Amino acid sequence: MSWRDVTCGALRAADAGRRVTLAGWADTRRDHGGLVFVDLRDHSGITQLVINPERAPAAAEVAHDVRNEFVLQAEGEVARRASDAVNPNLPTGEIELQVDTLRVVSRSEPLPFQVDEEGVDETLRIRYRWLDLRTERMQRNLRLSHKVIGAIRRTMDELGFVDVWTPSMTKGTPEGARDFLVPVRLQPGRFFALAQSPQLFKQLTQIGGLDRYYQIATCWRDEDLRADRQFEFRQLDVEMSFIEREDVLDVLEQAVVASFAALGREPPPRPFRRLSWQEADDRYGSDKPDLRFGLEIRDATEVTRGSELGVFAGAEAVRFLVAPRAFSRAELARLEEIAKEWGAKGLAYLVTDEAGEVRSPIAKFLSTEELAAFAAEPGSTVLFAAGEPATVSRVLGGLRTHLGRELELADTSRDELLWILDFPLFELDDDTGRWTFVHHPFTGVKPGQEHLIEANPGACISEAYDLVWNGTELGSGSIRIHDQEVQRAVFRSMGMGEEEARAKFGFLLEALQMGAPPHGGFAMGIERFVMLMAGESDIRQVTAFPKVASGSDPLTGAPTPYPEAALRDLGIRSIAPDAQA
RNA sequence: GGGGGCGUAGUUCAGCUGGUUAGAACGCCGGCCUGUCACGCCGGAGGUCGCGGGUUCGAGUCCCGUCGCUCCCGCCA
Repeated sequence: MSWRDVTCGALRAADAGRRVTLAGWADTRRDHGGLVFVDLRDHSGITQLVINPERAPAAAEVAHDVRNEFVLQAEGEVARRASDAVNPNLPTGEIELQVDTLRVVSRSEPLPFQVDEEGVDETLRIRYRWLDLRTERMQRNLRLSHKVIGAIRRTMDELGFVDVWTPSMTKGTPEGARDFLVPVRLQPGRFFALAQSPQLFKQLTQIGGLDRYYQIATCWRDEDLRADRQFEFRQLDVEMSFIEREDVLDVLEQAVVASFAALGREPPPRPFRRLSWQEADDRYGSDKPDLRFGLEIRDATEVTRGSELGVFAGAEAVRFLVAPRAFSRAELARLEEIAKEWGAKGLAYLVTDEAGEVRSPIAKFLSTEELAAFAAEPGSTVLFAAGEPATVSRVLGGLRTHLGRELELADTSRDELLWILDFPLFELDDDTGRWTFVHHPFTGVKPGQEHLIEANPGACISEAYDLVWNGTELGSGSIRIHDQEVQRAVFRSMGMGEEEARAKFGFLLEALQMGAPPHGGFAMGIERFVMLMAGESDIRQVTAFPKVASGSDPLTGAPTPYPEAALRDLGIRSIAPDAQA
């Protein structure tokens, strides 16, 4: 037997006269004592069932007992509604089903929340996710996710990429994110780590001659969760051989554009905009600027060199933003707080009100040349940061992002896809004082700079690139090192000895010695991309069964303690949390 | 690890400077109702005010602790 002939949202006026069977959930029941209306719902929409005791007395009996979220099967005739009974708010509003037989397929207890209810606590929604999945929002988001992934897979296939599976259980890496450990019975006391990324395996596929690799790869990282971060996530993982950076960027642009097209959205124009890391840092104070608004950082280091204002005169860098608004004292105090969060000691400002009147504690120290350079127009505020360039940049970048949001400067009708190119290869680690990689230690250096890797790490420009969408990082990639001598130099430059390098990455170094083609690739976070595509600001809204911020799953109750005996088999002893400190 | 916010019927919330028996809406239960579509009308049940301690004649309200959730920083090669 067949449970249904059509879905609940599919019927239209043209179907009038058809005999059909529908099945779905009871969305609402309107019981008039005699006549009963039931809105029958599935993912496609709603059809109104009319149960008339004169037409179908047995069905009417059943209908009186129906409650919210019962699963029903109804058989009857599709009928046009009388003109005064048409519901214009419903796609199926011109018809209804005159029910002949009605069957309760499955009953439901009263629910912890109503399926159509808004504002329900998210943990509760996740606890009862099977109910939440029935909502229009979750149906839309998960189906959208499926479409995006489908478009990506089709694109990769058309471009000749091969989907290769790489292991989830692999070797732990003390660098980078914390690993999830997997004990193994056959090797007591030893652990696999869940892959943080297929990085090294995908490079090995290239050395193995699979010159166009891709995978929608699940990755695991034991770090604190955020609105846009879960323990496990998927990435579009790409690696290619005998290619240039341009080839990788082209592939990713095609995958992104295809995703837009699959959703019927206007795709962003290609090629995407590009900025060097240095330029992004100078102009926007960020390596993921939102280009839907201007508010660029400007430099005043030269103009203020001889300033009477000590903090300006002595500063390595003096830069400023001109916000299109004359801020109040209270607003400025709030902005100063934000600036301090980003590392500023204070916030100098110059308010020019609508009348052109200047309000500023520093104005009296500034020369006319200085004041002219800041070009403050009526109804604006100049915000200054002075000090060490990296800090100045970070502070103004933070303020720019904040003001963009606060003053709603972004043109939300546009999508700004942006490549950030030419990242530095190394940066100084504040804790250890050592050079550490900006991207990852397998990232190539600009051709011709190999000799700088050890001689002057800070000067090395890498072959890494990031993709940014409206101020959010979608993913990053690089041309990799394919020369084992260069790879060794990078390890040394990070303070990793020969022996340590061999212990951790010996297999990679070996592979690089046996004919490694030039190669490079990219990884783009799928959930983050889908989240933005869906217009959600929380990754859980596009994840079927997410974990909550504390790192647990309210639905299953995981993680749970495990029986001592089973742990013993694995060579593990657990320590009570309060004994750990 | 650090900082901010929240926690009161099943759900979403209100509850003032501490003061009778802690309320509303939706949901739930019972009754009535043949054109509703957020159906309507009548009636009802439902509370460890997260938990523990303290201050007070008296605590949902104030204080301390704790748990849970959440956002941010750190972290996320």
